[in-house]
Amino acid sequence: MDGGGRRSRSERAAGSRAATIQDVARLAEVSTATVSRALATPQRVSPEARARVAEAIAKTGYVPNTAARSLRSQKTHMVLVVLPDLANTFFSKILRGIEETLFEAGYGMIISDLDGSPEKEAHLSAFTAAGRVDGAILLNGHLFGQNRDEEGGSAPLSIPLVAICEAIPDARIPQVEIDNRVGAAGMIRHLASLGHRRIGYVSGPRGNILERERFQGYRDGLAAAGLAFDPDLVIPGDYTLEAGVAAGEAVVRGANRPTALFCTSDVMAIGAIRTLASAGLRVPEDISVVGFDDIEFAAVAEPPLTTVHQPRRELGQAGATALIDLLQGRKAPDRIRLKTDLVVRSSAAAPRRTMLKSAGLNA
Amino acid sequence: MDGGGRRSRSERAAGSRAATIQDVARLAEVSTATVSRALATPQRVSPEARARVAEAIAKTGYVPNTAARSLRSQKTHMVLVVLPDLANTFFSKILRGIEETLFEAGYGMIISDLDGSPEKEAHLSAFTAAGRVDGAILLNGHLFGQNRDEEGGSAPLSIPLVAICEAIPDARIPQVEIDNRVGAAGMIRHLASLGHRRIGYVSGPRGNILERERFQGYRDGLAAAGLAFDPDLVIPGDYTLEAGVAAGEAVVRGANRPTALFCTSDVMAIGAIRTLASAGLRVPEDISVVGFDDIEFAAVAEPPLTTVHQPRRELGQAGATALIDLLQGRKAPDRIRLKTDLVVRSSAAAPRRTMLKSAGLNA
DNA sequence: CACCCCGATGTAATCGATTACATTCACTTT
DNA sequence: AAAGTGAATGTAATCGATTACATCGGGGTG
Repeated sequence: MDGGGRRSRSERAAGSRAATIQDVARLAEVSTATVSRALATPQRVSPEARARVAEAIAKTGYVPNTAARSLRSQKTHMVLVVLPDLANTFFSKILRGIEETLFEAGYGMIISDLDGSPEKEAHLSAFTAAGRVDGAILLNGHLFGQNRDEEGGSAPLSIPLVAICEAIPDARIPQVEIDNRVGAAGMIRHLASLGHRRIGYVSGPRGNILERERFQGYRDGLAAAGLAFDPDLVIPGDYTLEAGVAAGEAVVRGANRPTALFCTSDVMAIGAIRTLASAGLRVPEDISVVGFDDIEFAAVAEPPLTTVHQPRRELGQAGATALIDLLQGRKAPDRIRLKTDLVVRSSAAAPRRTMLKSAGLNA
Repeated sequence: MDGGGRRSRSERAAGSRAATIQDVARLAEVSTATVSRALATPQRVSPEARARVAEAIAKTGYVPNTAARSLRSQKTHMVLVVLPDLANTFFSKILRGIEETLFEAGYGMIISDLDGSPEKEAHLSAFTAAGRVDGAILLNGHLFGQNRDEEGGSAPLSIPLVAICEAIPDARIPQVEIDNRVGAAGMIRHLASLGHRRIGYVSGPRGNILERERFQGYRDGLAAAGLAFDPDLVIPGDYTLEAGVAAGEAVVRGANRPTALFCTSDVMAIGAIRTLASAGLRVPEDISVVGFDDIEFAAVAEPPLTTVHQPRRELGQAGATALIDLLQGRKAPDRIRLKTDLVVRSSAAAPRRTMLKSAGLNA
């Protein structure tokens, strides 16, 4: 429609269109090749020419045009980040880590919120095919454009990929995640060291990979503390507040109450605490409740939540670093597991004697 | 370094490099011009040619190369979003609204977290100058690259801009914000209608534009309810949890206690409630506390917070829509003010008789 | 019938950079 | 002195699309 001769930039700027490499070359009285080399490989240009080019660039305010550069070099210096929900703090912290790292390495970040729409996934495949990005970081737990593969046509995503957070089982790409199992085990050991012998477990959704790992960690922790696993202490959940509320009710109603409750998400812990509180059970005096994630609000909850911290920023940084390695032809590690941190606040304390006794009696 | 003949895409894909418009033209036995027209202006191409092109595109999996397209058309179909803190939920909700709207209109979103670094701002100016984006949305409350203007050189940012959230006073660009004043006034009227006569105000940082508007709204609301403004009821704050805690302490210590406390951020309200609770004051039975923002956690706090909801997603949508209008040559409104919503939960209730009486006695 | 118009299509210039290849020239080597 | 070397630079092809302009042919008008 409105082609090269009429660009929005020049319409707005004071009449002078943006300087091109030609302008610089003319002003410096060298060829465009020399200008280009002065920028890319200064050591291959004589000091005098370099100086003249530098001056001309300063005078014209020249900035290389990205479209032209990437058309020629087949590199966009852009990375696509695909995530399921941009509004979720969990992801936005990771994003921040990604953005930092990419920016430092000279890459820009394009974000797409998948929003559960398969239609959008299709668009994304086209996006990558159009050469808009050099690589992608996936936070959504699965690949996309996968289906085309079977039709024998083009590969699903032929650019370098890295997955963060939720492992993608069969994908042969670098994966960055936290060590859920060790994190959960550490929390159980902490509770055991406080003196708890009956530790309840509020689970995540059945089949979820995070849930599986955290549950393993729970059992590891019990074993390490010499405690027997008791299936009655497992309460099903799904990481939501409502599940936490329900878990709290289950604890209040149930006989043979645990002295500590390990909720596998902070949000469930907060829901559980609320229910317990309205049933007259004080946390941590009457029962300890701990979470997982260390969301923003964990520190501010009442009582401040003892939880397992996920290094989200570092997760993003590690993922971005791995991708950059890939993009620059280096080798990236297959799998990076970041350590979690136990954050001790005040929602867990030693069980009271009476609690121990009653637990002992009921056992 | 590694030029046109050797592209990362083709290295990874099964040997066949990505199809170009030439490939499609050859296969469809038409010229590249016809292919281009078949895509851009189908009505200008005969039905037979159109069909052949469509078939060839399907067969080759052709997707137009973005770099080539934007080099020629001087349009990137990319929008830059600049914000102060990506990890802040407040912004990420807005981002989501922006992303949705941009995506639907065929634009991609590049995000930059300014992170308070002026150095990064300089990079951003170069970014826009390099023609990487067609326009930008600013969430950071000020322009950037501004300084260069005075040196008589190139204009600061010569691309279409829109500001969201915090108004940028002197900038002559479309601004999208919420109506802080009306929102605050509505909350005061709500409290007054519950029967409160002594309504405390916990402020934002001095000089902040949001603070100024909310304070005006507070006074409007008092006036509308026929209540006199009492400077003693104003407690300085800065939107942080600590400020809320401090405000709670001030209320506990102070004589002539208000029956309701309007905190100009939810975070402050949560801090205040915590302090009040540990001093033995129940919310809302002994004192009502309300907030502003309707952050994620407001609904889940104990008690659930009565607050002023900011339509963050809509804010993003409106901003993106305005920018798209600008980019497509339409006119965008100078200033959009979105209405807030009063969200009544349970942290505010009618004052008890004794509270009223004591207030009356002390006055 | 001559002429014009218009729709469909093709040819080739163009966008702005990168880079393979060619050229120049000073300097070393035999 | 002739030939060879290598650093510095220039020329021009190239990336892949868009689009101004040229061309062609069929149908309508005077």
